[in-house]
Amino acid sequence: MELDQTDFQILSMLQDDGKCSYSKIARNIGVSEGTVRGRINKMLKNEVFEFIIHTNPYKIGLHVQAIIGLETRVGYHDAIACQLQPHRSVRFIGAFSGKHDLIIQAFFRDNEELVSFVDQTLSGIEGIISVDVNVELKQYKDTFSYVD
Amino acid sequence: MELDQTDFQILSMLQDDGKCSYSKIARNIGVSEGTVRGRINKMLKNEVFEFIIHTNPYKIGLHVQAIIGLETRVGYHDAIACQLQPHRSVRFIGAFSGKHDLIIQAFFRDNEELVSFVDQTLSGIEGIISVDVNVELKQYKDTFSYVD
DNA sequence: TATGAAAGTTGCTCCTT
DNA sequence: AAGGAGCAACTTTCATA
Repeated sequence: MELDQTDFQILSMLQDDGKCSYSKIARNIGVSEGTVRGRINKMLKNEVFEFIIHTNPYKIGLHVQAIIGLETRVGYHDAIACQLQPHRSVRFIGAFSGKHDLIIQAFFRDNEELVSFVDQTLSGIEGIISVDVNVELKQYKDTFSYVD
Repeated sequence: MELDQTDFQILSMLQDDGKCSYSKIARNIGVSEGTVRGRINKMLKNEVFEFIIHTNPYKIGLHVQAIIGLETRVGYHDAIACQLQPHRSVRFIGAFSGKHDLIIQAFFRDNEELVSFVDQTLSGIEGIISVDVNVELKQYKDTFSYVD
């Protein structure tokens, strides 16, 4: 799908305020409300973006955040990723080129839950050679606005 | 701020559909529309969550995604993080305990932009001892729904 | 692009605890 | 007080032409 200037202007306003109304966007960028609605629906259909909420993990009791790098046996990527996928704690899973074959990001209630994840869940999965656990101490930036 | 069952039910519905109306939520969980509105506004004020959009980076031309681990000289965390913060490409910056002192996640238009980021931007920052670049090959999971 | 009906939002008051 | 329900004015949405 080709996005033009108008589409990017719409995305830009929505990423500042996901609740911004069609009419407010329309007024700001000088097109009709129907145009904004049409563009948004087209982009939603093409999965250019989606309306979501971002919950602050700390405020709902998830105090421990970790990024875990995994070294895996050749050909075990997919199987491991699929086993990790359903876990509530796991927010992100990606296959990478570099030192780690798989990198995951996960949230836990406390350190105990993290330890149990590493010692029980991860150690029970076949094909994992090494586990590199990094626990977040401080967050400097966490943005979802990457449209210019 | 203390969240009760009603708050979690509201969050749960919103994380499935960020555009869900107050009245639809109200009907579904059996309280009045005003109650839903009040709870949402209170949570927004307390920064429990925010309404945003999640743009698919690929669809807007950001084809290269990387997670970069940095080893830094003692005491240089903050200064480095602050220098990286304003960069458009950088989505996430965190200080960690573990093999890497800082971990960042960034999006680029192409490999050239990534290389230029590492060779120009990162190498120009004082206090960075080593750079561990991991380029994403495949994404298995990327969710924002971590309310039960 | 424009119109109008249907739906949603908002601020208010009133009630219950 | 605090939180939930109910009401009326206003705004937004969305199908139709």
